[in-house]
Amino acid sequence: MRRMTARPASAHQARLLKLLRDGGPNSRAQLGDQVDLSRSKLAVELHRLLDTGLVVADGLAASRGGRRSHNVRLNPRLRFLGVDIGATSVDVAVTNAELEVLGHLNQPMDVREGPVAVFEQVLDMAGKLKAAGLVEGFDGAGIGVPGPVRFPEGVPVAPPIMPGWDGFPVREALSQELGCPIMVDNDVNLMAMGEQHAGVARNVADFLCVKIGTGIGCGIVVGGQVYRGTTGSAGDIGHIQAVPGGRPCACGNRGCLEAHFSGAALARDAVQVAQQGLSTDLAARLATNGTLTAADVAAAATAGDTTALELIREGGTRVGEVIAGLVSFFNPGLLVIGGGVTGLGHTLLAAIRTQVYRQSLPLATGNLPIVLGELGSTAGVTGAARLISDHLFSPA
Amino acid sequence: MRRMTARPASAHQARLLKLLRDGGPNSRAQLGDQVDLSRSKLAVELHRLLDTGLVVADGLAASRGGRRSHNVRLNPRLRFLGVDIGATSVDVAVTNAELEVLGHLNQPMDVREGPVAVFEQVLDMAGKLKAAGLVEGFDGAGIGVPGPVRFPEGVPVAPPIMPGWDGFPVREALSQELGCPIMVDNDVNLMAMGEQHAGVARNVADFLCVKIGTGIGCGIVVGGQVYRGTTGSAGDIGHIQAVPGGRPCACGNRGCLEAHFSGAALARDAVQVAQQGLSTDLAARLATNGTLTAADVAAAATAGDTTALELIREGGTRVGEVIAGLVSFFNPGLLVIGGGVTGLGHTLLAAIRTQVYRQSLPLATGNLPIVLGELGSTAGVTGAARLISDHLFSPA
DNA sequence: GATCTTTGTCCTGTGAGTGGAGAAAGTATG
DNA sequence: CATACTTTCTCCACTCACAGGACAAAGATC
Repeated sequence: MRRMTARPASAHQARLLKLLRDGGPNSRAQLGDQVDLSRSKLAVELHRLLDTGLVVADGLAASRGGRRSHNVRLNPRLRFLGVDIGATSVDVAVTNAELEVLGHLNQPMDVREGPVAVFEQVLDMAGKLKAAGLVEGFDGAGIGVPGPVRFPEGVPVAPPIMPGWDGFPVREALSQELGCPIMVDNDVNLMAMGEQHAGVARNVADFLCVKIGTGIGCGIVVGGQVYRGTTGSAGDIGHIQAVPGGRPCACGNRGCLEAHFSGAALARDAVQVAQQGLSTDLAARLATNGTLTAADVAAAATAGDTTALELIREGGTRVGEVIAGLVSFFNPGLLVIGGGVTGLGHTLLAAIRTQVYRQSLPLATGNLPIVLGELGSTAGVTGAARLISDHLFSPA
Repeated sequence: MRRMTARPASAHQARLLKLLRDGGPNSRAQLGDQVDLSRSKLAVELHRLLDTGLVVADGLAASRGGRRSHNVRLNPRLRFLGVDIGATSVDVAVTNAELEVLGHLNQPMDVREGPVAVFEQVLDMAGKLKAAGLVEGFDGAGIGVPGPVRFPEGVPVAPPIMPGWDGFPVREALSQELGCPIMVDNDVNLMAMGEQHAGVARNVADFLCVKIGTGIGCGIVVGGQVYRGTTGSAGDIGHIQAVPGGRPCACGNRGCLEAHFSGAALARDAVQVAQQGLSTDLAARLATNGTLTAADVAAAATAGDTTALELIREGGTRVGEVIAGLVSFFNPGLLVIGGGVTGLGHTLLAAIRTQVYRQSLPLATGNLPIVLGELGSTAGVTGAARLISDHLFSPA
């Protein structure tokens, strides 16, 4: 199948495409209400969009007391590929133009194997989705990587946890390979975009999205747009000092947030308390598996193990202290907690909430919801699809 | 004199006004180079601006090898009032439309006396500037207050250090009183705008401007625009925890940055070391004046007093620790240090630099200049004038 | 069947904006 | 000093985006 390569020719067309993406099928009249154009102009622009094939007719809507309207929608054959590369696993998903996930695969993997090995696996997973008949070809792809990215060139820069990726031209290489346009961003930013599009952060202008996985990062959204900073490292909060003179960190400093709480740190702590005999539950799990992960701690906590609960509470307090500072500084309208450790759930959330509400200014916290992400592992891939659709649905 | 009340009628006109404000007198040809309009359209818009009186002809420019061009400039009779209300003093200045300070007054004052008393003094100072013949009337005024402001309504909200101001309709009251349009903002934001317009932050898209005076605040500029947060309290970093379990703070918590370093905290520390006999220099100053201020510490440090230097270094380290976290989070392109304590100068700056470069990520600090503000006490009033000019030079 | 509503199309008028011709006002050159 | 070349600025004709009204189509209500 030949893929659509059309791009909107005007800001009006871009606006309409985004309305159809975010609002689904729509009648001309409904679009007219949202877009402040005369019906004639709207008709012209829609005709042009229909000509490009990006938009198709979608039958008649129910009558609202008069003539029935002709619905339009984004071409249902459009397909985006969303790829979320984490430190220890990859998520690959296919979405339609409305960014609904049609198929989703997840596989363990180690980023440190380097870009070539990882992308081989990504292409393999994309192939499986094709074989499942969900898609014949991709009209665009969004890629998230766990480290800073020079945007919009799509090149990782000095990523601490993925040394072999520094300077690798992800965008260029992969758009060759996949034969479609590509955009690359930090995985945390994509999670924020995912929650913004389809999750808890819909219609919030300014918010923070803290992702706690193997590491810790924070997506920053200002005025509905992801803020990436001067060199693309904005939101890199894992190495903020959480405990003065605290634990040594891989970065060379002491007391970094990531050294005190993250998926990796939590697993280390769990092994330690298990070996010290402080938790029979964790000790049993350690004996069975030979190792422990954050998920084990979550399971132990759910089973009521007080030591596991205490580990989570302790870590949440550390994270909460740092976030409290960021809340005072940034004054967000919403704070989203997500990432691999959301399994730790409400124990973690409660610890963070306590700390933020205690330490931040009342004016900043007075009306600040602090919530868990709603999309789980689909946040990243949805955000990736949104990234590329934002790009493709902008004037060329 | 009747004041100009005209506003630009189109985005093009607004653009031209801002170019003339930031670039001074300009020929049509030069404007054309910056504005991407045909010469004919440019001529039309300029004619309209000349008709409003906002712009006037300004003689002929030197020849560049052909016909000499007719310069235009903003009406030299336009006057803005810039007011910067601090915790312990007020700055009032008059500027022309190009935001050059034509006259500047500073007087000690205590904000806690409340808005009525303070504005009486402000109006009195404005009257003196009028009497000096610098101005007949004001075309607009910008007001900075030392606390969070609900923007753009211009109403202080829950300001910790100025209790009597909560909810006082500054914008409404003062625009009545002065008979011209008014905009109100946080003093820290205005300092950032001042340094952006005429100081070290020219042409920097994303930067932070830390103001250390009686309290501590931080102006945040994203994409050239001041970011104010969801409730207007963004940048309020004075109560971020700097020392876990540290000194008690007026806000009820312990270890707040402001409790450990600010003009007020530094003065307290200075009195203490003087009484303990740790510094003969400070002890002498205390005996003479009966009290000590941050300025005394600065003087003692300049005179080589090691205890004073140590106080500054110690405080700068505390501030630097907090700022290091913000730099990791925000990844600015520039960090400006300003406010009353800039008298502490390079000792303070060195301490902050050391801490930030040590603790923040190399990617965020690699190309990050950390500098003192360039404008001193004119930053606030210049920013205030810029605030109102941004407002007046936007389409009505 | 008559009337009212809603939707969509066609058409014309208006105003924004471009680009070229040419006048005005300079400089450089033989 | 005349000529050629440059730069600036204005005027004018033409194009294009867009609004808004007239009108047709299609349905609801009574």
